[in-house]
Amino acid sequence: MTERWALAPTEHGGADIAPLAPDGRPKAPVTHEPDLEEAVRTRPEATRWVWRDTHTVYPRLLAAGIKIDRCYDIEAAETLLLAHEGRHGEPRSAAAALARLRGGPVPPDPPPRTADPASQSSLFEPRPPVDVPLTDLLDVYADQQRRHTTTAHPDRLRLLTASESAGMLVAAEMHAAGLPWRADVHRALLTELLGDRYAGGGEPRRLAELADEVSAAFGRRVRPDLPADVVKAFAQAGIKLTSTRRWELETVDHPAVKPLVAYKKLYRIYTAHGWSWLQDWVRDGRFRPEYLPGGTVSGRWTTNGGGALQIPKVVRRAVIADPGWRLVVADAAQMEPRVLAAISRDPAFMEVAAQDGDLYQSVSDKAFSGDRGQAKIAVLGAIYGQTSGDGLKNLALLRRRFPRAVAYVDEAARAGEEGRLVRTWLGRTCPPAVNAADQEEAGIPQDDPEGPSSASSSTYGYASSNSRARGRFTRNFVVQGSAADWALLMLAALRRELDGMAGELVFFQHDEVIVHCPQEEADRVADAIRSASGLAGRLTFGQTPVRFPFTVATVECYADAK
DNA sequence: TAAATTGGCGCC
DNA sequence: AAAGGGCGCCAATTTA
Repeated sequence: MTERWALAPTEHGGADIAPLAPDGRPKAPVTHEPDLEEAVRTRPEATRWVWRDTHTVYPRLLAAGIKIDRCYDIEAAETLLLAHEGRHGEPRSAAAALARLRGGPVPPDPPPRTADPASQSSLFEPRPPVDVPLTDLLDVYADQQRRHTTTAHPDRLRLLTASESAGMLVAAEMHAAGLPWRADVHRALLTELLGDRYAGGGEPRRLAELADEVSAAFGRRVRPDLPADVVKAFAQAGIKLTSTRRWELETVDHPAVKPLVAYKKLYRIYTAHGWSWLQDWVRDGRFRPEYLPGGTVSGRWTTNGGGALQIPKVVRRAVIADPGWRLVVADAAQMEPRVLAAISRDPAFMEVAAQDGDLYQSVSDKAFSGDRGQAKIAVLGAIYGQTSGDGLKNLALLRRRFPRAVAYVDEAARAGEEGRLVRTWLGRTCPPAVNAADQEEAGIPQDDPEGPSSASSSTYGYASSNSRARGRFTRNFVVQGSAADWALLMLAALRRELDGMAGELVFFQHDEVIVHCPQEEADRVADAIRSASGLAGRLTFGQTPVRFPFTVATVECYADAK
């Protein structure tokens, strides 16, 4: 028996609440409770809480030791519904939604909150002004339910908004749990890689040494972290570079290349995950990034501060389970091609994706006479919209054996080029094309038919190149976004599977989850992950033979997972 | 002087 | 092997 309740925080720590009838309307008058946490704690029968946004309520509940079963996040749903309606940039706050409903002036959204490492230690966000009374909030809620029903696939969109809400719960819970992080191990690692922090005249010893080696190779002082300086130095040595990107540097035969590449790698660690990062982001043995579900247009999550989704592989040495506990690290294998199989319903590609084994090997057996490397390039090229090289050449082979799969992404690309919207399987919708007038306003150069001034503009023109860029974006959007749909449902399912266990989700990164659990629980957790994967596949894509296998590793240290 | 942009690179 | 999709973050540089 699921019982829905609506809740809005009020001043001085209280809340207005009301039980909801099946039509989403209050079935009893709104009552005021003096203590929000108590109001929730004393109503275990409430299995779904409808509220304005998860972020301002749930961290408080978690701080009070209260977890809830499900919620409906009105502002998260509003964002998805607006995009689905082709109104991507419109204000998405509950106050704005109410104003649109009532025909009043629509308030702009508040600026996004910026990352604040210090907020890790505070128990919850400062209480926001109560801008939409509960009864008005419920009018918005009722309107959102109606807007779901007017779409081509109401059931899918309802699944999406429900799952986005579940994602909001997961995000808050992962922030509260934190990723186990050993500052002592991290510091030792930094010293091992970079040398003493201040030994090189204020910078780490190893960086100073490598900078000296670079300078010695050029015969003059060159600052390796200044691209312009490096390009100039190579030019003086008779080597023309268009950039100092690693892949370009590595094509060059010069004694400065090796120390330069080494410097860049270490410098990156130093600036992005060095001593300052540690100081800012790790407290009491935990790294607590702020996760933003649906932070990208495709539905992938972002994090706010701390660079949690770009933790370099070497730094993962510092992610170590508590004594007696383990990290269950699970990675969805070749998720995006499998998703393409599921959304395109290409019979041959589904057959390939119906097996748990190496998908690229199966593709190559079918279409590339066993050359796995070529098969992988072709598949990724189809998904990313590669325009040249081997990927393009092999696309023809791929198209012959998997015509519907390739046609699916080709159609998405065509839609994008023609300025149409594309949607993920569950209905997350891409932003509209920026029209020429807007681009001009934004300073983006337009096609100049009278005076082609470069190779690309003489062949295609800027406007046409913009449209092809949007085609690549929409081509990728339908796959990456539908993969995010699946991952979101998987996460929601896993959250429920873990209910009642000691283990908790502590990390999520596109196609990978980490659960921190007692050693003896690890096998149950691994089973829960596999079960969540299967359920997510069925719920998201319906009846298909496609499987979404996870590679699961139970480790003490994250770096040992791969 | 602060904000915006650029180049580069980490992750998927 | 080539330079295609999505991000966040840092330092340096340019712009307002």
